[in-house]
Amino acid sequence: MPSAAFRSGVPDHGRVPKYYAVKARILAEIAELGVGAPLPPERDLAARYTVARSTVRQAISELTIEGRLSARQGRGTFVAKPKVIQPLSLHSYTEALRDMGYEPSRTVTAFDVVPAGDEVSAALAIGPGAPVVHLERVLLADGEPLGLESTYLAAERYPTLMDVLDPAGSLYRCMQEELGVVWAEATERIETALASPREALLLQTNPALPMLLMQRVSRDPAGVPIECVRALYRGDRIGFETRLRA
Amino acid sequence: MPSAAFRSGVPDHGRVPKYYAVKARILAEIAELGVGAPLPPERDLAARYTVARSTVRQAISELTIEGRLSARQGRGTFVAKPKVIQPLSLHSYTEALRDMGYEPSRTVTAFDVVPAGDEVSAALAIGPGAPVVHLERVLLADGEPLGLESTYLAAERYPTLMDVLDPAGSLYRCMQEELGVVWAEATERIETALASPREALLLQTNPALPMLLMQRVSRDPAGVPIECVRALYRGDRIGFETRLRA
DNA sequence: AAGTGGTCTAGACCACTCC
DNA sequence: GAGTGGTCTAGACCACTTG
Repeated sequence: MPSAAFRSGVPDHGRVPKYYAVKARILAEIAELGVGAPLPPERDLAARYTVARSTVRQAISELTIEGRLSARQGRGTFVAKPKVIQPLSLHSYTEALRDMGYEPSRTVTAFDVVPAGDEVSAALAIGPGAPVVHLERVLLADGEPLGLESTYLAAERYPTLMDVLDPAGSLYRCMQEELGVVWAEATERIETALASPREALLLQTNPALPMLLMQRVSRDPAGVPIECVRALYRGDRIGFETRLRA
Repeated sequence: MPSAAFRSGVPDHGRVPKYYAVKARILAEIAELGVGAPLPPERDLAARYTVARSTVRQAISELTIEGRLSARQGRGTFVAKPKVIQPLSLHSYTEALRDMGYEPSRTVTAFDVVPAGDEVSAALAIGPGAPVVHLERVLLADGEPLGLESTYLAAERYPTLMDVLDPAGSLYRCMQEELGVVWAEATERIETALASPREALLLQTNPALPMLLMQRVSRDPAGVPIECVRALYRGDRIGFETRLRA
């Protein structure tokens, strides 16, 4: 990127931190390794580049956030597969992943009825503390965790839900076919976030790794909230795509 | 979050790193301080909690990524303003920010004609190396940088663009009113990313802070690409919202 | 048991801001 | 010059995986 005709008065005094040079050298090593190949251990890289191990770790940390590397405690650090790109649309998780050649699956980590907290009760337009069905699932692609999805539904609005829902199956299909609920629209919000230690554990990742936090409220044709969802996706493994019309 | 009926075989053995406890204590301090108030210096916090300074730094780093704190070298660390939420729609930056009570502005950091790189030429459906107009601007809210937007347009498709465009004004209005270009649809992709040192400098932030990278290709009614945009937004300061219809 | 990444320490120097 | 956050070092111990 040379280029300059207009320039704001930005100094840009070539100072780059040392870990940035290390990052460039590791990036060059990655280019010569195939996907899944192990990177040399951090201690070796530190010795080879004659820097401290924590300097190597900072470089590796950034490459991990960028989705180029993937570290596993006790095993090593490996060249990562390219990021998955998921379309933003009403209920697309399994089809979208299958289209990209991944095998999608889900693991249920919670399925119960709990009192609604403030945010959930506001989103679902029910009283605070009213009972809500809570379904939490880990979303996987080829067995690797990509996201953690927590869905909340008003229990009194769907009194038979706990009986008819198979928590491992499709929530949408069950709601539509068993309960006749029609999805009309959703408001979805995306931002960066960090995982809690529990969430990081479920996602088999590290709490320092940035996540994409998606919060969604879905409504039926009358505008009544059907569900609110809090989903945390691994920022190093997935991105989202949407099509906008004028 | 107690709750458990279904449980995957996740250990969840209460181990939390020490920096996580420090983070909770700093969060409690933040709650008692107002927006814009200074946090005690890192060295003081380390002494008060009897931990190493780098442990405090890791906690502060996560709170910064989460948008709760904002550090400025040489000055201190401050309680941050809440995140801005920007609607995902075709051309909304100024109106959306004004609706939220912010004063939007832009700074031009580059405006020139350059040969298209591989990605840009593919996105614009032109030959590699063909000339493209490149407009790079910093987007600000109340004088604070929120994003860095790089727009590329095929120079041969809009031969008078460099003459009629005021780089500080609205690109959309100029294209529509001066050149009669009609926006029909756009494909937008969002993922996490890191800034380069130059980008971090322009955004007055730190290269380790996760960003939201948005890449957009806009098309006219005939499907011809009008522009491709690479925009980097500060993950600690902005999120995006979209409305989906069935 | 050996080797890996994850956390933590104690201390140093640098770059920047303010007085 | 004093005080701040940003980078870097050298070393330690822990948790986890594999042989």
